[in-house]
Amino acid sequence: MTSEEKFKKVVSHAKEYGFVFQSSEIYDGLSAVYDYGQNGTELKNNIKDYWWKAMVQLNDNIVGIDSSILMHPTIWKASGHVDAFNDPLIDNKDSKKRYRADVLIEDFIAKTESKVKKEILKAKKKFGDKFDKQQFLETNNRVVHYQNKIKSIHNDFSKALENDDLIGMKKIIDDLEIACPVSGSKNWTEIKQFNLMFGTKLGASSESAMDLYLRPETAQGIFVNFLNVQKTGRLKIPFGIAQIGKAFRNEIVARQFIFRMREFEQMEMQFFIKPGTQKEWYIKWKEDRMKWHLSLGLGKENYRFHDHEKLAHYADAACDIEFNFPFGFKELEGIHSRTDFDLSNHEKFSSKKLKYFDSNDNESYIPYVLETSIGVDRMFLAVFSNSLCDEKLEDGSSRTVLKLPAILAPVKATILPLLKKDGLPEIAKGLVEKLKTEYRVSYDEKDAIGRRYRRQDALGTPFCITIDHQSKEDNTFTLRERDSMIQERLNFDELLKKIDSAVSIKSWI
RNA sequence: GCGAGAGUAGCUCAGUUGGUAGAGCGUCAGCCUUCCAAGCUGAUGGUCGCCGGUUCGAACCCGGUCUCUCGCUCCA
Repeated sequence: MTSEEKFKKVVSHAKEYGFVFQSSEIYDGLSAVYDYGQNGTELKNNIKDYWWKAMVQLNDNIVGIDSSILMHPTIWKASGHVDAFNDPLIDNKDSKKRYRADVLIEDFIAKTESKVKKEILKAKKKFGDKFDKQQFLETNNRVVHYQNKIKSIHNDFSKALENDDLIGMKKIIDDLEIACPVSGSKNWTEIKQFNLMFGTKLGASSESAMDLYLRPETAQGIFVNFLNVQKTGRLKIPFGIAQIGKAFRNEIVARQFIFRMREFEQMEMQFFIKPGTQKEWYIKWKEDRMKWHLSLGLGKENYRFHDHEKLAHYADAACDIEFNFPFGFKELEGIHSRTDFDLSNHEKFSSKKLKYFDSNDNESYIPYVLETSIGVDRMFLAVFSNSLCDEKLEDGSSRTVLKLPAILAPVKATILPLLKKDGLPEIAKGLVEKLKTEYRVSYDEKDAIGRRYRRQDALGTPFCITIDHQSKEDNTFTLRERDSMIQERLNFDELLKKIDSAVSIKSWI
């Protein structure tokens, strides 16, 4: 099966078995927005729970919060998103390539500057000791021309940037005759402004309404609550704040099913540390997070680290944990050493002190931050696509089985009366009543037993418990395991023990 | 956003030169069945993505639009 076919299979299986539907489907859908169905929601909740337990419950210095999606607009100025999430884009009509208009202009400036440098080097060689740089810069015709050009571009460019003047920016590109680096064509479209943040309004009256953004990341909700949590929780550095929540990005191209959605969910943890210790914590969290991934047993070979060379505006070190999705290795989780960028900017913009008093060293400082940030939907896709397989059986038949880690499976066990008579359904339903307070279980009496097993395989249910005539006599049941298809006859206590050890957190982390 | 391809039942797809829409699987009801789908009977299910045009007549031809896939681009 090619990877494209495999991916198609993932998407259609997700729909067919109630995991993921396209949003607003009966209205032709909404681009890059998806809904989770009855089974998808269970799986997603289990993923979140697994993360939450690993981060918050098992770490005594990490606490969780739930901040709101709407936040004060200045937060996004402080965080850098207002500047960095606004891109003026331009397309070349001939090569069909898209560029950031500001980058095109900056590249042109850089090129011109390097021309000046070249001239200086040339002149240095020529004149040797007698070379007077200042004089050269003022008198050499070519250099003066370049410098004037740079100056005037800078002028126009910064004016255009300041006023968000897209027409002015286009004029610069036209005047300079900037060509597409690929095709050499100067046949450009108009510049369009792309804002990756969703805008909305606070306030019912249109005149007094305040412009807001839906948060493009959950992290800022943690930063602005940093002191609240630290003080009320009497937390001492190092400590972490974790959060699971929705974030929104108006992606230019949002594709690949739930991999890149406009509305998505993040699981983030900001770990507050003493400045200077970021290196060791960075290494520690890289290891820790990879351990968490590996604990689910999706296969070590499906993960890899990707270190960032080009760092985001806030980071002094960053890497991704990439996963082998059906369409190749792609980012699943990011681990960033964010320095004190966010907190010190919030201090600046809010004029509130965000310092921590360290009584060990008797000094106060703005903590450094180590971030782990994983996309819930990406994790869902990783688990789901990795678990889905078509299996050839010994007798020549095949089955579709979703080999989800048992701890994440939507339904842990399904109870099946072998026949729909002789009192077997009654016993089965009694078992459902006994189990359902502990685990998510289901019941099915329709169709032949083999077919019911296959149905549960496709849903990822790790256990099937079958009630037969012997159950009536000695109160034992058959437990059939999803992956091995092995059956064993157990009494109720043994059954409980078996299921419990398969789905309890102790067995996994 | 640009380029290319696609959209017919829950899923996979067929549908001839334009003449009132089909199959398999699934689902549901029942029968039969003592442990790994594809036995039997019956039933449900589609204004052929949507809107408009051409035509006596459109799933089919034309235009527009929405959605999906791939490539470009972007990715805090």
